[in-house]
Amino acid sequence: MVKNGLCAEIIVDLAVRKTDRVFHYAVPKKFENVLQIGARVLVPFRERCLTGYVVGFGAPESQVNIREIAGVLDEEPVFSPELLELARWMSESYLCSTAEALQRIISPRLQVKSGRGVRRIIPALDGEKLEQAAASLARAPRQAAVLRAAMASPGLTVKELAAAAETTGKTVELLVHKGYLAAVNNTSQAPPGYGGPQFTAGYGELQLNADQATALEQIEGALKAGRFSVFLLHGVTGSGKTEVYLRAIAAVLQEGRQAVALVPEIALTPQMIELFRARFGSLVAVLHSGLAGTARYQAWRRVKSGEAPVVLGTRSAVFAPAPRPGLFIIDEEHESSYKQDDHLRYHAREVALKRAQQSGSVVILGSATPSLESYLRAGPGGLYRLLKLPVRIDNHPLPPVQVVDMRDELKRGNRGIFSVPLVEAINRRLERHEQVILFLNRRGYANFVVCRQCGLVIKCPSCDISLTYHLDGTLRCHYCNYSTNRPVLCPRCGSDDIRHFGVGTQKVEEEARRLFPEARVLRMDSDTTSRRGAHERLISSFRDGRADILIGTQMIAKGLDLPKVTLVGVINADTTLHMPDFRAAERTFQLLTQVAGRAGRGSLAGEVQIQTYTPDHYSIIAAAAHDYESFYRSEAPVRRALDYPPFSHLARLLLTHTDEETLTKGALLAKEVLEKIAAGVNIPVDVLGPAPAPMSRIKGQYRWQLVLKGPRRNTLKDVIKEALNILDKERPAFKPSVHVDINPQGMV
DNA sequence: AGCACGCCGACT
DNA sequence: GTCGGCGTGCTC
Repeated sequence: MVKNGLCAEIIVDLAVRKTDRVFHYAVPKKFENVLQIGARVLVPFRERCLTGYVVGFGAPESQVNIREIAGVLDEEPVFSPELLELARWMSESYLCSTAEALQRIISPRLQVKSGRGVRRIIPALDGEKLEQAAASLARAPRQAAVLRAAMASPGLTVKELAAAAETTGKTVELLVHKGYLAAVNNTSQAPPGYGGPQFTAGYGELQLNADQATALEQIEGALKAGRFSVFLLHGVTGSGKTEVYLRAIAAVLQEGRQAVALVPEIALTPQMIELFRARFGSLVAVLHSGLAGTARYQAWRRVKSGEAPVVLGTRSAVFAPAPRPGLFIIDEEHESSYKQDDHLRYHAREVALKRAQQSGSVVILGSATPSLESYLRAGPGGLYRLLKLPVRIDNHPLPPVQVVDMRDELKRGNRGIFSVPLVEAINRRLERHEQVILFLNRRGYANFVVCRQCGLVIKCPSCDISLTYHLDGTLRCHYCNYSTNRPVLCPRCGSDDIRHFGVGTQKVEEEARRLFPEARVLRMDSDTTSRRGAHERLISSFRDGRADILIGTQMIAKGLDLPKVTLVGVINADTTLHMPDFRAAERTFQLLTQVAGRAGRGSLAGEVQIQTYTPDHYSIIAAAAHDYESFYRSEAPVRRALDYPPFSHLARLLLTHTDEETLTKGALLAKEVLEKIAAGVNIPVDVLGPAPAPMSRIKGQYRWQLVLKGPRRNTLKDVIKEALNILDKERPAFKPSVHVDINPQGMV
């Protein structure tokens, strides 16, 4: 493997950008025939021993003190050149270290400790270092004994070594963790696959309608051509997008390539998995973060070996090690759960597009309510091709939607949660023994104030973001930190009925029990579903007709197929609409459309009621009319006027520190540096803030944020990169830690 | 990220 | 006199 004494080029496994470069290590004779690009190794680094990733072989440019690789962790590569390139792209795009990106990419492999193969323990340090290590363990006789045993007879398993040193496996693992010992995985024979039916072309296929057939024809054409191309499959709820996916997968298998299909967490139900397995049998591998170590590793191996060319999974499955991918499917592409919102903030849709570009694959983005980003790109002059499925299968009608003006209710003296029309509609369902879903959106922690007479919510004059109410009595914009006192009278209608608002599910449940004493009411929220399996139990009990009314949040909005539900009531559409986020209107439209799709899925006709204080808002009007186009036509100009995505890019810098003053000082310093650099580039970059983050203190850490806005993503990234470098090197006064989120999905 | 090297206060 | 505070600098 290694040619004439070249060094191995190693990236060390640290989550810092300072050390994100290649380090050179000599390859000891004993590893020469084993070491491959894409394997993980153990390397001495300063005074410690770290995991490293082999990314190539070569010689260092200048004279440096070369040390030796201490151990080899993998005898076969765990990442391909393609995935290494992806990691490098991620480190650039999301401002993280290459090692962090690689961790994400191969994480299924790291989860597993033992695998099927034999895990053998060897000393990780060379002679002299080992002596020193042994000496340093003078006060830890058990560890010293293990070390001596490992030196005397390298290559024992954990159990054998523990026995030899008269201790437990725990001590051995501790030394492995410390880096004194290394674990080497020998032979790992492929685990047995799923024993389901084999794939037979055409098995279980459903009849396509004309729109589906047209869409599929185009996709198949692209798959044959084998070039990078992207389709936006815009189909109303229940229009049969899944059947198009399944046919496209069958087509890519014909080409001898693999398919990776991503669904949002909530949609990866046993039914969905069964659907794939019924069609593709043992060719399917299911990958998701909930999978336990060994099962996850087995699925990963089956994908890597090509044994399972169909991958079905959630966000992280986008890194599936398919040897020659040809198709990536992102179902419900607008879903914000595709964006990882902690640590490495990648977006699975973007990663999928990148991988498809690398490998010449076809991408299908499917949604009933496409993100503005994707829809814009599918428009004139865009990169994506738009495919439409405008009707439900079997021509099932979409349910009629009634918008209830809560201001009128108030004028009639009804100050309660339920409007008169909603109460009447519920009573009709109860009489007919049909089921009702009451949907309540209680997401977001920021408080806003609303005038109950005219529905006015006060917004930031420059950002058009709902102002959030702070305990000191001010209203604040958390993009640019504009602040104003909370008005006593409504600036539009002069009413004094301005209050902050928000109802919880418990309150709705109470009220429902009071108004409908005969009805059996179920409540589903994070309180009632925290126990494992509770979610499924609640749903199945509702589906079996053991309750009349189901009250819930987000989780009942998506994917559920409940044929006996003929009424869906949205308690308050405004909570989403007034989220302090530029995507609030888009979220509202998506959510209402999803919720409306829950009614009338069976043979019974359905109905939807939406309660709101702002019935004239285009999001609500468009959702009520099931009209995506009109929503897009209203929302796009608003975004364009204020330079929000998809017509620009945003970046969010979250600064945290335990001391409030140090934090605010740091935030101002960061702004100063950012602005100075921004002034020196040709492409405009706006620096907004600093402002307290929507959750301004978590676990004793104060949180402030800066928002950057500009037309070019790369420019934003470069400005941030440069600013962080300067803050790091030249401004020792800068103390807060910084999290960068490029194109964040929410600001909360 | 760690971990050592390096220059100034309260302790056996 | 020394143990130890954590500021900055480097890691093949």
